[in-house]
Amino acid sequence: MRNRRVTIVEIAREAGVSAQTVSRVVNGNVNVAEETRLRIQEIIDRRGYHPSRLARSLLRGSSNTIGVVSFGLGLYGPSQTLAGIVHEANHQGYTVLPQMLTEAETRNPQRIVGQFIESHVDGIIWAVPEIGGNLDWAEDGVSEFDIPIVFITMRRRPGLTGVHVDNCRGGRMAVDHLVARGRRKIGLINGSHDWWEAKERAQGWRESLTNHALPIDDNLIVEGDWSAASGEAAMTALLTRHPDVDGVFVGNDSMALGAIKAARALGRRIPNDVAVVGFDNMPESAFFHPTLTTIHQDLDRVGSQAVGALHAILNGAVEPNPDGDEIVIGPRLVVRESS
Amino acid sequence: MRNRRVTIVEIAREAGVSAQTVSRVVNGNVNVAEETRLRIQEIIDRRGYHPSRLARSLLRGSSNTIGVVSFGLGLYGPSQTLAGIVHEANHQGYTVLPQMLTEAETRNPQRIVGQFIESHVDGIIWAVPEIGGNLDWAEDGVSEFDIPIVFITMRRRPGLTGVHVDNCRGGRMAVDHLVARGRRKIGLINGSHDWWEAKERAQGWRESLTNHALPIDDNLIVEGDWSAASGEAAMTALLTRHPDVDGVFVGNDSMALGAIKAARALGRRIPNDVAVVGFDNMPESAFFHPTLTTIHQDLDRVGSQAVGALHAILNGAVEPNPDGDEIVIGPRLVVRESS
DNA sequence: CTTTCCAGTTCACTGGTTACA
DNA sequence: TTGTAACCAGTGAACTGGAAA
Repeated sequence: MRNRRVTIVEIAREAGVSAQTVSRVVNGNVNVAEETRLRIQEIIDRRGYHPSRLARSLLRGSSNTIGVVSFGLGLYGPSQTLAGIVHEANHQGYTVLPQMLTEAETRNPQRIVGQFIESHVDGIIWAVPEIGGNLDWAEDGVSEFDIPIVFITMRRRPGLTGVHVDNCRGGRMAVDHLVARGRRKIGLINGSHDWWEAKERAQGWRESLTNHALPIDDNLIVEGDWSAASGEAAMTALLTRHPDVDGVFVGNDSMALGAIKAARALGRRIPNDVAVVGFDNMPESAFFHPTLTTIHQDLDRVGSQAVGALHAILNGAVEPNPDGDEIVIGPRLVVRESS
Repeated sequence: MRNRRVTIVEIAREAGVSAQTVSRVVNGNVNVAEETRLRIQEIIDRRGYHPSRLARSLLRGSSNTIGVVSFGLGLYGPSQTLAGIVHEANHQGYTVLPQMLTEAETRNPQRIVGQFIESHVDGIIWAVPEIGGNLDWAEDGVSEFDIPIVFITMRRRPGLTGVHVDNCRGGRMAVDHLVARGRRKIGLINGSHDWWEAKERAQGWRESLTNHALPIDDNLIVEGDWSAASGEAAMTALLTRHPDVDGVFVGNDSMALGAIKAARALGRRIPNDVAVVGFDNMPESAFFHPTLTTIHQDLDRVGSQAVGALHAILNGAVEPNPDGDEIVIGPRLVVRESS
């Protein structure tokens, strides 16, 4: 059924020149007579010749390919980050090779990196958020892989390059805002506590309360799993245990949606009785009822910065920082009706 | 900085055998003495040898790689579909090579297919929804590419393989349900009319009204662009022009969210005054206020079926149907408060 | 007369696998 | 059971013969 692919030798034969000359035409090398170039180019176009990346990469030792490891593409954050990576990588002339993890725990990164090495990727973007100990292997074991890796959403580690949003600052901004709105008893509905992002947002909650000389009560923290359903359950639990809570910072917009539903079910008006601030600024959040105040994180930019950082490393443009290179994207408060 | 990769020859040299013997061990060929196999395997593990996919693919003529063209990854649908594809492809042992289009119009598919051919992909999944004439090139020009392509969300075309949700039936189900709820003047807030999916859903709206002997008034159709903002604007326009509308089928959940907001702003109670049915069943829709009745589409399955179809073609397991092969995924009505 | 440039060729090599010995 | 040689689709380096500087 399928024809064999057109090769450089066939083109060369038809043009009556050597393969090397065709190669020069393809690569825009100058040492080809104009007349010859035109003749060969015509044949290339007519025959639909496409040089083989495989052969070229094999010889050159670099493939212009980036491996990307993802997890949780059902969630808004990870899928947007992947989109940002693919977009920027294509833009920079890289081909992306995505791998999906079905569980966060990474028993043997060796296997995954090994697959990428088989595919001759030039570098890797590890877009699996730090959860529990799932990045402990990176602690000291990355140099063994002998291939540059950029991590997305990992706490700073010596010698490693990471890109992430400043979750702690985002948390502070959210709670600062609630305090500015006159709230004094501010709860936290957080994503799974295993997630580093969740911990950082909780830290922001703490710091803001401290800065405003408000008491910190860990009983005001309820844990969800980032889903709207868990947000609903968490808000129910929180308001049942602490009926006088007047403000809540929720770890993402989906949970905030569920939380608002629960608050309403318990007869609370938002924002009058309870003010709510989310995190993500997903496009829908501007249309929730009430519209959701939230912390915007630019995930497209996280993705493109990760590609940029990898690109810089691959081109040898940067001296790796022994402390670990860190690109931090600033969050932004978007005020709407829910506060 | 980076070492050269470990090659089969190095392993062979260290083991004192020929490269061929190492190759046999790697590929599980039987004709190797057990003792030799163990010795070589030990060296492979210790040195961290990974056979080169490039070299192997070059020789074998197939790469176990699938090219995927995507568009609109910012939307819920396309990003979930891509996730489904990557997941299933990895599962089946394929590597995915994603390409993102920044505009729906495909001026020269030749360029995109050409890039994939350079990368030696075995097949292509064209996951760009049919919009305007952006798939007209497929009409007769696919065989020229001499590579199997599976299309996601394209109307049936002779000789081509496609996977899509039955949008027309979904539309019928939505409107049937509204009628069953006693609604008689049912509007349609649709996605961009250019989109084939939108046309099909509109067709479902028409068929259902016809089946129930209700009048069809094209003035009850308002077009949006799938965003919540456009849904809000559309509902405002619809209720202003036709204050007696008592049910609305909305082309996706995001627009439905905006539409509900607009209806509320105009003093309508939902579902009492206006019942609303969406399309997608995104996870958040179960937590909208009110919770949203919607048509569920299993996009994971669309992705995995596309991979499966391509896999079947690549293995020569299927005779292509001259009428075009069509895999249709059935939608499902999910009833909630908004109706 | 030597040197440089030009247009193009030849050869070896990338990392494996298949066929055959 | 193992080795040898050819091959996949390209590219870098060295080289050729003649013209121009």
